[in-house]
Amino acid sequence: MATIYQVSELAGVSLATVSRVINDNAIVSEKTKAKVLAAMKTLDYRPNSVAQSLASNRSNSVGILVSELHGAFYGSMMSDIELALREFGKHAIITAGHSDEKSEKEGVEFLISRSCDALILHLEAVSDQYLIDLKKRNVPFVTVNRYIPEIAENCIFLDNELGGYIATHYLLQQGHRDIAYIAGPLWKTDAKQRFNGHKKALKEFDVSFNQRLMYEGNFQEEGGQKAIQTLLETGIAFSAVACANDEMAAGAMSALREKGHNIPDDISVMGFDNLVFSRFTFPKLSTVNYPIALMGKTAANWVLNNLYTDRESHIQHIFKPELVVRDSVKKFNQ
Amino acid sequence: MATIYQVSELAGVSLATVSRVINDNAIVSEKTKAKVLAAMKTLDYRPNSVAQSLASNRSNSVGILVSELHGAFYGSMMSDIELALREFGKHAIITAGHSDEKSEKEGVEFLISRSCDALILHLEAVSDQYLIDLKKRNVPFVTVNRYIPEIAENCIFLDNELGGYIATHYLLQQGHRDIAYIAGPLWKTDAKQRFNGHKKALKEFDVSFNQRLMYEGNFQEEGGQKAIQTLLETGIAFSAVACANDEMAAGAMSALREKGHNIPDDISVMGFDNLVFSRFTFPKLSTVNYPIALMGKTAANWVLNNLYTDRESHIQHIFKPELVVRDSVKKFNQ
DNA sequence: AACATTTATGTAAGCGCTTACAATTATTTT
DNA sequence: AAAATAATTGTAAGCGCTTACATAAATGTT
Repeated sequence: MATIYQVSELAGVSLATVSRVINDNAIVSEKTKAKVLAAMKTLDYRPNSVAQSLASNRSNSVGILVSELHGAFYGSMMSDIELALREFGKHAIITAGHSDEKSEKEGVEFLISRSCDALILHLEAVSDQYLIDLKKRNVPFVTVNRYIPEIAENCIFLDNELGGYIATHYLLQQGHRDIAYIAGPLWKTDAKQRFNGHKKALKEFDVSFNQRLMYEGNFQEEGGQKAIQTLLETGIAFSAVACANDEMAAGAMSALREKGHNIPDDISVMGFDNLVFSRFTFPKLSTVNYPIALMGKTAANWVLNNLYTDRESHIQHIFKPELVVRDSVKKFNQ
Repeated sequence: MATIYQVSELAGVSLATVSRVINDNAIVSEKTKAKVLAAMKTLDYRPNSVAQSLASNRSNSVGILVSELHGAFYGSMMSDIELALREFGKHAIITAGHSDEKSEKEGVEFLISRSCDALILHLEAVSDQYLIDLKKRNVPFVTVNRYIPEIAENCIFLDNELGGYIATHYLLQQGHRDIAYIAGPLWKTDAKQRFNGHKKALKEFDVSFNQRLMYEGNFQEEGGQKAIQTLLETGIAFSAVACANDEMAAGAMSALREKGHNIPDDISVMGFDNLVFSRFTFPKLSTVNYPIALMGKTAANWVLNNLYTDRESHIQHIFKPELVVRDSVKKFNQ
């Protein structure tokens, strides 16, 4: 690889001048600029961005940490963030936290040590305090899907409890009273909040919550499957099942059909997240919309505005879930 | 952030010694090692990996380029690569190429300029020549899902034509003769090859290929939907439809049901890729397995072995697709 | 024409680290 | 115990770039 030095030599100018034309941040006469550009071209010169980062203490890249690299939810989030960054000529450095405290911390440290200009973090296992401390370390960052009052400015999140409430409320409204619930891992804040929303809705309709109609899943298809198996074994009848996310809803639908239940005629199913595939399940999944793509974009814009431009931006921090009615829930005639 | 200099000062040793304990690559007495470690701890020192990369010309990170950051296929691939790398303490830097020549080149250049030690590339729009030239540039890389004879050593790929053949062959075997085909964008090599496999199978069974029963989709759910719409409009009857990937199969199934067709009794559907969700569609999708996770892992191991360890490794370059029989194809009684 | 401005370019000191090579100290050998 | 050898540690030169500061060239002013 050619270096800036070779370019300067070929062009017959100094290092500094070459640097100036690379960054286009100082006046260089048209004539020398042309010479430099030509030299860069003949040498097929590409600035070494590691050296640029070290010297300038900026990397023009932002670090992204998600729990998993697979999964429609994270995919959506990453994709929209990357798109927004790319539009500004910035790059994404992505890593996975695997919902594990050690991994998550490692990931964050890795991104910091890479001189990312800012971080967009989807953290689950790490403590609030860690993030509060992170702020003190002067690393610009924004968290997605997490609200920490002490650093509210850095949080972009969904009202998960409201979402859980909306889902079950809809079921209740349709006349369902015996409602099973497939939760996410309850140590995860969002899973917990969605579950709380569920219970809140039940309470509002004076339906008592039955612990045995609740299963703690893993947010994956296969968890939904297992949940149904367990739930059916209890022998307790239910006319609807609310799932803490769409993946588990897909697994649940599959398992229900396997057991000979018709959806939604025998049993209704409600999802959460409104992932792309939920429009293509059978029956089409009624769910709660999580505007993750929009939130990812918002996160990216926050970063872009705070870091690379001067204009102060007021961004939306809290997002509202919305009911998405499709075909997986039946109007129940009592 | 503390620097290595401050650590050396606090520990009362030289920079070099601190560097040695960081990298653990030279003999340092237990005593001084302890002093240094203590100093690092009290200063909460983290090596600046940008500086490390610049000085050592290695970054302990490998660059990954996929077409999109969303999508189950890429998710699977990224996820397994990341896992394999992490086990070795290496990191992934991921970027998207968006199936666009300019973007893909930019992405590759970005990764190179980041001093990635090696690249794992899923490239679609770029020419073979570009990759051949890339090899000359001495950047260790491996391409996934692409075979270029001139650089066969660097290719890890699936026999896509065989896959296309297997899918349609299975349909034919089940007695289907009127088979529609939903292709991927035919400028993409894999889409083209799968399509060729389809035609090959037809030929083998002396079934003439009907251009009007073919639709060129976009590899997405929505493309499958549109395909069915178009295909049905032709008025030409078909008892089965082979799709070039699972996403389009999901869209196709959804659209077929919408039009009142029963799957598989009226019309059978065949997918390709065997993505996770294909086990949870209704009916469960019969498809062709693409061992993308395994291939991702293989790619990661190739990189790891070639770069960071000494042992020569013989890795598998070509992978075979396999038939996955589930419930979306009917045995057709002629 | 002498001086003040403005514009364009060069000089050189880092950024935080790695790594030959040199220097020092400890351990063996005879 | 001196010499030889091995084990530690230090010195200093980069890695490829940015950027304050200094200098030189071009233009304008009176």
